[in-house]
Parts: sequence; structure tokens; C-alpha cells
Amino acid sequence: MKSLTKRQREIHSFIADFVNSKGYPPTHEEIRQGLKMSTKSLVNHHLKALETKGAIEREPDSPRGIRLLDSLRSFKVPLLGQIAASAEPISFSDDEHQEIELTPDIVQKQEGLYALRVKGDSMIDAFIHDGDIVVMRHQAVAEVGEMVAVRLKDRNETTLKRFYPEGEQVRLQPANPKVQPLFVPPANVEI
Amino acid sequence: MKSLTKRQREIHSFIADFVNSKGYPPTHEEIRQGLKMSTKSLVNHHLKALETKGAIEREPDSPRGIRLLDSLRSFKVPLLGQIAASAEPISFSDDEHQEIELTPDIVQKQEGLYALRVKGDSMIDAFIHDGDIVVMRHQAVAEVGEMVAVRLKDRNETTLKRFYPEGEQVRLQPANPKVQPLFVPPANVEI
DNA sequence: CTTGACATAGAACGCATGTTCTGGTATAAT
DNA sequence: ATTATACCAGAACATGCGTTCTATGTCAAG
Repeated sequence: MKSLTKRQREIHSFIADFVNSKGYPPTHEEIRQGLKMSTKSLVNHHLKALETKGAIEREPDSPRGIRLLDSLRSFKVPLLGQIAASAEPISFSDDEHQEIELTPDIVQKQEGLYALRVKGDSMIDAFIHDGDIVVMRHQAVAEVGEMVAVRLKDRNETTLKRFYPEGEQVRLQPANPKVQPLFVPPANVEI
Repeated sequence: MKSLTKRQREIHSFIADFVNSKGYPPTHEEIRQGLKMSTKSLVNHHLKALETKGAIEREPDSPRGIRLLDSLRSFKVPLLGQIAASAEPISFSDDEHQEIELTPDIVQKQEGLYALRVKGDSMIDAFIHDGDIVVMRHQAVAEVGEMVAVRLKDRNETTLKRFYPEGEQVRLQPANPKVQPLFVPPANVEI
């Protein structure tokens, strides 16, 4: 999707808010009022721009015929593969690209999010069961005691442990020193 | 919401499907075609019925002005109040009736669901932090080791503990014997 | 048989709405 | 200066679409 201008972003988010609150898209006239524009032709002008840039789709000659493609009210997160909570990690599966739908009620910032399916019951004490899906945020630094998905660089494998710094080394609870943490989850578990 | 007739359910689910795939509600004409009816007045007749029964809301004289109240693609869960994960439980707050929006991707069965906001950090080892919202299912029997929200009958308070049966008594980890479990959550945590 | 919900049928009315046309302004890049 | 791009204005038009009116058919309950 090409980049939008300021006014175009305003319109786009206005439509998103409108859909969220009302359940159906706004008419040109409603957009005009909401953004204090003077005429509908101006609205149509911007909608054309949004359409060519791929932000929306429109049904010609159809009232409220606006479809948000880059929807704000529910966004998707890539389901990258499986992860082992036990001692034996399991690698990513690159073949299937599934997605998970989330709402802003669950997580606010949606940058760098991705999901993994948990294999094994060794983290069952932390409310994570076999088959659960963990939503994570990609970030560089880990905080003490946080749940981290660690990637062993030599192998292409990932595992879910707690993170504790310990002097110059990194301790992973429960298991494996001699690894560098790479991914850090915030705190979301779903069944 | 009053019970719907067969034809009314057909229309309701048709609208839900339409909204899910298109992003905006159908017109009367589109409903007519989709359900192989002969005239629009018949559609309007049924929509009136759905409206009086509380299944939808309509914006008069407005194309596609249909709002699904009992939506299928995202349903709401009452946020009943706060809950203490620490030793001191906190009672319900009946004044504000908030709601949380969920999608079927997160939980399948939506019967008897409700949400509680967690107060305190004592369950931080189970991935539950202060301010987190726990989604629970109301059920009568608890399974061993499951997370349970226990209600102390004498007081009107609730707390979040683990459930272990122990002979004739019930042990709650960590705390308080002499209580009967009432609510049992399945396994959902959100931030 | 009669009554009353529930579903169906066709047609006409008229407002709401998307579209199009022809203009104008502001700013920045060339 | 000139061009390109984004933004703004007003008005006229054709039609999509909700609404309303009037009837008919069905089927179970009374």
C-alpha cells in the first residue's frame, strides 16, 4: 500500500471509527460533515485517491459501498509456526502462512506482533497449555523475569523460557545457558 | 432478545455473512436476491420484525443502514469487576457495566463467559499481571489444578487461585481452605 | 369456521446518495 | 515562471434504495 497523505489518513481513520461505532460505512455526506469539508465532491476525490492507493475498495454507485482493506478494527497477525515450551524446541514451519485475527481491545500496539502455537505442556504452570497460541512482540531488549522466546542461533529453533540476566551470562529458566535472547513477548495468551 | 422465526434467522445470518465478506451491510435488494424473495417489501417486512425483536437496529431512510446487534463475528463479554490475585480479594463493582469485545478466533463457545480485571501482582508467575483482564467461563464443576475464581459465600468477594481437591476438603493454592469453588475459568489471559 | 400470526406479491413514490462537471487555491519541486 | 500534486468549492444530474400501500396465501390455535 502506498503512503497516504495527512488528509487521506484522516479520512481513512474516520471511516474506521464510523464502522466501529455504527456497524456500517459512512456515506459521502457523513464523511463531509465529520471532517468539516464543504462538498461531497471533495470526499469523492479523496476516496478515489484512497482506492487507487489500495487503502479501501469501493462498490460503484452503491451507498456506503466502502470496504476498509487496512482495517483498524481488527488486524491480523502472522502465525509463524510452532514452538516448544519443553526442553526440546521445535523449528519454524515456513510453508503455511496462517493468520490470527485480533481486536485492539486485546493488544494496543500492533507493531512487530506475531503468533506461535505452543507444543508441549511443560509451561502448564504458567497457564500455557498444549495447542495454545501465544502472541508475541518482536523486540531487541528483554526485561528481567519476562517470558521470552529464545532463538538458538546455531540451530534454527525457538523455545519459551523465562529471562534472567546473571552477571555477564544469561540464565534461562528453566534451561540452557549459552544462548542469546532475540524475541521478547509482552504478555498475551489465548486458547 | 425475543426468539426469531426460521425465516428471520435466515435473514439475520445472511446479513452477518454479508457484512463479514463485504465489510458493509446489504441493501434490501441484495437481501432479496440472496434469499430468493420476490419483492423488497417482503425484506422490509422481515427487517421490521427483526428490529422490534431487538436483533438489529436500522437507520431510517438510510441505505445499508442495518446494524447487527447480536453479531456473529465479534461478541461482547460483560466486564463484571475487579478481582484480587493476592490474598485480599476485592468485591464486584456493580455500578459500571463495561464490555469486552472478542472474536471467535480466541474462544469458541461463548456461553457463560465473563471478564474480570486483575488487581495485584501475586499471580505474576502465571503470566497474570496487574491490570490484566481474565476471561472466564461460568461452570459448576472444577477440574484438578485448574485456575479457579473462587467466591467466598459469606463475603461477596472473589479471588483467583489454583484448585486442588484434597480428601473431603478443598485446597486452594495459595491460600484459604473452608471455601466452596463456584466459578471455573478455562484458560484465557489477555493483556 | 374464524382468527391471527407468518410469509408472500406487485407497484409506485420520493428522498438520499454517488457521480460528474467546471471551476479555484496553496505549496513545493524543477 | 512553470509544472505537478494535494486540496477545496458549488451545482446539477441520474438513480439506487428505503418506504408505503394494497392484496393474497398459509397454517395452526381457538
